Amino acid sequence: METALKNGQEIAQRIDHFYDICDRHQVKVTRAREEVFRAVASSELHPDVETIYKGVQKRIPRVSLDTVYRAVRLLRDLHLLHTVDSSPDRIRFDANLGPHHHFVCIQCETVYDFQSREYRALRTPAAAQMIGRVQETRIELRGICHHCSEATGKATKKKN
Amino acid sequence: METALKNGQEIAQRIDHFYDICDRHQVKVTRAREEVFRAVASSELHPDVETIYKGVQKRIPRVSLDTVYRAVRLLRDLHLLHTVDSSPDRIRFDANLGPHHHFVCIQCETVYDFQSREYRALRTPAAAQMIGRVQETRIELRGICHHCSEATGKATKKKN
DNA sequence: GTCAATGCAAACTCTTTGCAATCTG
DNA sequence: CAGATTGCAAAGAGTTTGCATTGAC
Repeated sequence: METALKNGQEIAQRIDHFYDICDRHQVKVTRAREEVFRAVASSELHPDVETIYKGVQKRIPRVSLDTVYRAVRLLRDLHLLHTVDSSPDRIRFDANLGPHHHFVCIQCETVYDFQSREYRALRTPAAAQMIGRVQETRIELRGICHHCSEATGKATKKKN
Repeated sequence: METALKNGQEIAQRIDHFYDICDRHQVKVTRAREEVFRAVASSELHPDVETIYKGVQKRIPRVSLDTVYRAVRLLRDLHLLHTVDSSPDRIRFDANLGPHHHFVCIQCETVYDFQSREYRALRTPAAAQMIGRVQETRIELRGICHHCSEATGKATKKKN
């Protein structure tokens, strides 16, 4: 939980999947797209476009911000990335496609993933079934992460 | 469930609370602020700023969009309104301060409120407690509302 | 009457788009 | 090589801010 990076094996799997889906949809695999995907897939912290851009820049100095925007939109349309709607000001991305939930720190705005069998087992309430057909259940917990409560007072404001 | 308007008694209660909080915080009650609050409090459909603006305009023709922006921000800071983070493009508001959950129609983008004892009774999973101290649990169901599935194909795209 | 709220316009941020040069398959 | 992708710059949407005028208490 201390590292912000996923382990290599999981990343490799995700990149394989990326190649696979691009092939299947006849979408060209370019350096920029691969690096954008890698940037999101190797972070646990749900980066926003600006953060992805900075990460990709280290490996492709000449990339432009537009390319990052175009890439994330494409990857989202290919269902290779999800968007996280917890901060209205900027869009954040998630390469974790399996079932999971989010803990959002309302102080540093970091979004943490976690899993819960209990949450996964939840059935749709009757009141909701009266409104429509449910396709997805999103659960988001909001609070203060241990990082922030330990570093009380200090200006902790991560952006990834 | 067919009407988009709350009943008068509930609205009156909410407006009373609005006066109360404004008094307590020494915030001036102006016509514009009251009408902005009333517009949100009397809608069940979580309006965005543009929609609130149009509603307020019917009662105060000379109101400006900025005033609406300023009012909703103030009302949010006073905890008289909540923001709904389900559409990254525009901010939507909610005057329902009690515990409830959201059903978001992914087609018409309407946000419906519903209640669930089962959801309310959920305990915080251990995996989440390891991340931080939870203050709020948000549950959002996504799917297609009956309105949209009945009117299949038709271009249904409400904005409130 | 005083001080804050409003309307207007302009600024700002995030995101998207048009077009010529470049690169992928 | 053909056609899609990229970088650049400029346009767009949503939201915020500065300032003189208006309005609430």
